[in-house]
Amino acid sequence: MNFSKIIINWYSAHKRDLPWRKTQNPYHIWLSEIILQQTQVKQGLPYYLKFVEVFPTVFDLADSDEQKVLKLWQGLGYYSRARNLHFTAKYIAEELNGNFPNTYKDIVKLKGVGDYTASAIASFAFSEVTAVVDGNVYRVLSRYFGIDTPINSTQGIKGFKALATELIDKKQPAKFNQAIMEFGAQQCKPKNPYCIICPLQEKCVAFQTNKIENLPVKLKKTKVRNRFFNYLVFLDANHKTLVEKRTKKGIWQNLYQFPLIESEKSLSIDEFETFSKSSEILNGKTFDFNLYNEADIIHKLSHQHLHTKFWIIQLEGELENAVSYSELKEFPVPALIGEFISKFKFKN
DNA sequence: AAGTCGGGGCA
DNA sequence: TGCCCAGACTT
Repeated sequence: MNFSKIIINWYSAHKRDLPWRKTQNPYHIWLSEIILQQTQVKQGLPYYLKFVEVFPTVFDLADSDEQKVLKLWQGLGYYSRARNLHFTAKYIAEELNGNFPNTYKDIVKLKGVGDYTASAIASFAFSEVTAVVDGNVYRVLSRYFGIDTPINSTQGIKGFKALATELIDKKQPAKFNQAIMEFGAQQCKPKNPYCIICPLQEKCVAFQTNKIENLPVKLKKTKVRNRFFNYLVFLDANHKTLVEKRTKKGIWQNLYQFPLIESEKSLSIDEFETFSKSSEILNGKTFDFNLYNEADIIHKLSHQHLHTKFWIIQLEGELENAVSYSELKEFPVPALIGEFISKFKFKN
C-alpha cells in the first residue's frame, strides 16, 4: 500500500466527528477554515458553532457590523481574521450575489484567504484536486520523507506544496486532504508521536533514522518585545468609565480598551503620578490613583510581553462620553481587558 | 526574506 | 519556558 492509501485508511478508522466535515456548504467551510488558522480544533470549535448559529448565511454576516463580528471573535486572537472575514462576506454578498467562488484560482483572491485556505475550501466544498499544506502536513511529510528543508523557507514552502500535490489522491482529494491533516494532528503529533503503532513506520525515514524529534526544521524564533501598559480605569459618580478604540495598525486593531499610557518601564505610583501628568489623556490634570494589581499582570503574546498595571481613578463628578458596565460588555476587547472586567467589581 | 499578528495547550 | 496550533499579510 502506498502513502496515500495508508493515510486514507487510517483516517477512516480514526477521524474525529467535526461539524465542518459534515457539510459541503462553502460558506460554512470558509468560516471553519478562517477560524482554524493557527488555532487548535479544540479552541476554535465553540467559535465555529457560535458563528454558524448567529450568521447562518453569508448575507447574515455581511449585514452585521464589524464591531459585532469582533465581539463574537473576542478571545480567539489574530483579529485581522475577523476583520477580513467581515470584509469578504460583504464582498461575496454584494458583489457576487452571495455566490461563493468555486475554484482555487478565484478563492485565493479573497482577502484573508491564502494558499492553504483556498485549497481547503476548493477541495472540501468543490472536490477540486488541490493539496493543502498546513503545519500538520509539513510535519508528516518532512518526517516520512526525511526532508530537512526549513518549512518556512521559500524553498520549503514550494517544495512541500509540490510534494503534497504529487501525493494527493486525485479521485478523492477532499478525503486525502482531511486525512493527512488529521493524521498529523492525532498520530504524527509534534511531541511524543505514536510511532510505535504508526502504519507508516516501515517507510518513515525519520523513524528509521531516529530523527523524529529533529523534524520538521523551522527557521528563526520570534524575539519577544517587552512593553509596559498603564490602563486608566475611571469611575465617575454614575459608576461609568471611559473606553477608547485602538485604531492604529499594531495589536488589537479596532478593539476597545481603557485609556492607555505606555511607559518604558514598570512604574511605581510616585513615578506614575509624575509621568502621567505629561500624558495627553490627562491634559496636565492630576488624579488620585489606586493601583488595582500589586504585581504587573504579564499578558503574553507570541512576540510581545505586556507588563500591565490597572490604575483605578474614582471621581466625584460625571464624565462625558462615559459608558456604563452594561454598555461596556458590548464592546469587543482584548482578552487582557476582558479578564480585568470580569474580575473587577463595577458597581451598577 | 523577515517581521507582525493572539491566545491557549503541552511537555 | 519554549514551541506549536487546519496561516496570511505587510514591510
